[in-house]
Amino acid sequence: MATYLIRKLEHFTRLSGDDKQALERAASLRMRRLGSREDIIREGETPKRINLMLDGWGCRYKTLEDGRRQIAAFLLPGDLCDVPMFILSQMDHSISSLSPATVAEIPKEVILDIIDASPRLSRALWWNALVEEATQREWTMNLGRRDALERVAHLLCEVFIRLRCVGLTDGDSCELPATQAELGDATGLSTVHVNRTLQDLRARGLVVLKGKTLTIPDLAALQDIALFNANYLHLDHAGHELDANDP
Amino acid sequence: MATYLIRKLEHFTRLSGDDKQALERAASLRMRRLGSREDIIREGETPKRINLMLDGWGCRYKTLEDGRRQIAAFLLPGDLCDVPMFILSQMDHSISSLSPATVAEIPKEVILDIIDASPRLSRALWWNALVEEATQREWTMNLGRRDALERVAHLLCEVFIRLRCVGLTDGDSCELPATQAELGDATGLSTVHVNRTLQDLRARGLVVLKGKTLTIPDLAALQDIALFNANYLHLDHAGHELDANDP
DNA sequence: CGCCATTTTGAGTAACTTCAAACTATGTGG
DNA sequence: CCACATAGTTTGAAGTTACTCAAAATGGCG
Repeated sequence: MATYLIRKLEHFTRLSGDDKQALERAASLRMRRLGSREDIIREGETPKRINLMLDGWGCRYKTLEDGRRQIAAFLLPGDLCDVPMFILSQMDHSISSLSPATVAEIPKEVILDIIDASPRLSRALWWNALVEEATQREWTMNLGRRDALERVAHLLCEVFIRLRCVGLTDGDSCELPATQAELGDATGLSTVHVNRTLQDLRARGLVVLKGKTLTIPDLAALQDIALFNANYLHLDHAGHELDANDP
Repeated sequence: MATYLIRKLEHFTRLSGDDKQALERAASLRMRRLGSREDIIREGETPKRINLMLDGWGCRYKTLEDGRRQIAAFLLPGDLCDVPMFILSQMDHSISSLSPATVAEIPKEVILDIIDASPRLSRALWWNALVEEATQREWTMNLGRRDALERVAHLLCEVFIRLRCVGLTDGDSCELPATQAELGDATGLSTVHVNRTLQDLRARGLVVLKGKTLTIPDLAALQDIALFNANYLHLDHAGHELDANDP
């Protein structure tokens, strides 16, 4: 159940059997199946539990009064949706699914227990939160200083690499359930321009899109034109001094 | 010394005398004076201490190989520069001053002690980190879906309100040491366009700029055209159940 | 097969950028 | 206290990028 989360956290530090079991247990208490494009929680609401994406894609988004929408993050399997929120009283953004999805609802106390019981897991979860923050900064860079081609390419690189980290790629392919309109909401571009940009990427042989499958024949080349530097994902096993030693 | 940080944290919860003293002590161990536009720490480096802005402005920024620069956050008095970094091994962005500034360098262990000693401070610091994250999301919205006029207006609203929270406004005025080029790097606009946008805001009577002083005669009106909603700053005293009761 | 969502195309337009030069503060040394 | 240097702001004109609107094509699915 919590496989993807565990795989992700293990990019920071090796977890013990106990650590993993604690996560598995937390993730299996209560599950919710969602259809495509269903809100998980809305701006202004008070979150009661922490949602973990088990399966499928989601996103954080905000809208302006006149309907303009910005997606601030993609939530992939293994991602926690609202860690922060047990300190803040109100959501300042909404979260919804982008595909059929399964979410584990983890009660606050369970998370707090885990944090108390294992310093290693506590730091791993903290690492996770910091990487999310760094990702948000990178999106700021993406929107502020990259042009359309670089921007879309960058997003595709990020998604592919994050999925690869949790074992959800198949060679040079992965799923991409988001529509072009949604890619536009994430990159600050219009649907039409996303379409033209993707055509450009395809014409250059950097990207293949077939149905909901994305193929990146030459990731290095795509990273090049995106000016993509993976350092912000902090996949360097920085918590190795905490590594569990058991088998 | 730590006055601004204390004022800011008190928007989350009331602190006890001990809490405040602990912060004061931490902030007075070691101070560094910086000139204008000096780097505090650079991408790729490993931070050893946590920097607290005591005085003056700073910013987080990233640059692309070809020199394009994006400012991801403004650091105002009372802001902590690199909390996260005692888990991550490398900085994924740089931090520099935008004006002459004073920074307190707080050793890691001092922060960890504070966190251990006071659950209230611990949660207050967490709140602070979450607000920064929310602010980063709002900047994503700003860059992705607001036009130049809204974007600049939004930035000015945010800066003014954050400064007001720490007591650094004087009526409807505050300092604004950033140049138009820097405002451009923060809003993803060219210097020239920032200039024209500011002229527009001035012509509408929404903004007065004199030297390094910003005056906002009618904040509500500026918020209106910026589509500014302060909810993301979470100034609602959400940690009131933790309030200290001493005088 | 037919419906609805999504992608694609074209044409015209608006927003913002670039470049280059002029102007205006601010601060420094004589 | 003035003269000069420099950083920052402002202006104009031309060029680009991305947007809007509207319609046509495609694709997935019951």
